[in-house]
Amino acid sequence: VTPQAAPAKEGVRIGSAAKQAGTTARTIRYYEEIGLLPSSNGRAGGAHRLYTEDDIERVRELLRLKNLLGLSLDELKTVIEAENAREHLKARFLSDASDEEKRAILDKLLENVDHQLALVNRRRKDLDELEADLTTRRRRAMRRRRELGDQ
Amino acid sequence: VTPQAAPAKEGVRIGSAAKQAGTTARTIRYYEEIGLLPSSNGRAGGAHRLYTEDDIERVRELLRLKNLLGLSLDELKTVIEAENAREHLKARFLSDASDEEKRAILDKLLENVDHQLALVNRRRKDLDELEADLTTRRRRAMRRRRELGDQ
DNA sequence: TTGCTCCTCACGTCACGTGAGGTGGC
DNA sequence: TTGCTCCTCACGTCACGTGAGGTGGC
Repeated sequence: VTPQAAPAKEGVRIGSAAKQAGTTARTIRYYEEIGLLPSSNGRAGGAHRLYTEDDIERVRELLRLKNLLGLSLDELKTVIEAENAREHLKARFLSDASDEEKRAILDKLLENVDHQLALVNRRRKDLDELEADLTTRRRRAMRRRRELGDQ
Repeated sequence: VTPQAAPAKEGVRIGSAAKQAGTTARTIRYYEEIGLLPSSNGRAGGAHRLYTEDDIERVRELLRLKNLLGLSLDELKTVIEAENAREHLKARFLSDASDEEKRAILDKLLENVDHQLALVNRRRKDLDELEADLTTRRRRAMRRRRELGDQ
C-alpha cells in the first residue's frame, strides 16, 4: 500500500455478492436489516453497499447453516456472535487480551462448534433413515416392475 | 368384524395425530386447506377430524421431506401424487388394471423415488462438507486452547 | 448520454402461530 | 355438568419476493 493510494472502495456490489453467495440481493439487505450482517462499512445513506470476499463467505456460511441444519435467523444470531469472536482472534485484535479472556472466547467458540456438529450428526442420521426407506421402496417397485415384464 | 358392529368412527383426533407426527394441529389443517392432505373422510361441517395410523404416517413423511430435503409445500404436492399411486397399488385397487397401466404407475413411482434419492445424496454431500469445515475449526481451536494451558 | 445496477419504501406471499368466540364428546 | 379438545374465522409473523419511483457509477 503506497502512501498516495486513495482510500479505494473495495469489494463488489450487492448483486454480484448475492450471486457468489447463492442468494438474492433482497436477502442480504434483509439480513442487514435485522442485524444478522453488519451495515456495510460506513456507508452513507443511499450509497451502494460493497462486499469483500470475507463478507461473502460469511453470507454463504449463514445460508449453509440455515438450509442444512434448519436454523432460524434468530438462532443464527447466536452463531454470529461466535463468528465475531473468531474474527477477533483471527485479526489478533485480542493479542493484548489476558489469557483468561482468550480462554473464555475459545471455550465459547468450541461450545458453538460442538453444538453445530451435534446438529450435523442428527441430520445425517435422519438422512440415513430416509435413504433406507427410499431404497426399500425402490427395491419393491423394481421387483414388481420386473414381474410385469419389459416395456 | 361382526355384523352388529356399528360403523365405528376410527382414528384419533387432530391433537393426538399432530403430536404423533411431530407437528401441530394448525399445520395439519393448513395442509388440508391447500390440498396436501385429503379432507378427513366424509366429515360434516364443523365435525371433528379423525386420523388413522396411515394418515399420520403420511404427515410424518411430508414433514420429513420438507425438513430434510427443503421441499416447498408445492413441490410436496408432486410427491403426494406418487404416494397416491402407491396407495392404489398397495390396496390393489388396480388389480384389474391393464399391465400397461401398472407399468406406467410403477415407472412414475420409480422416477419419483430416484429423484428423492438424488436429493438425499446431494444433501449428504453438503453435510459432509459442513462437517469437514467444522472439524477443522474445532481442531484449530483445540490447539490454541492447549497452548494457553489448563483452566 | 445511455444502460445497467443500485437505492428505499411498501405491499404481497408462503407457511404457519395465535388468540377470539363458540361447539362437541368422554 | 364440568373440563378438555375440537371447530372456524381472522389477524399476526417470519423470511423473504416483487414491483414502483428514483438515483448512482462504468
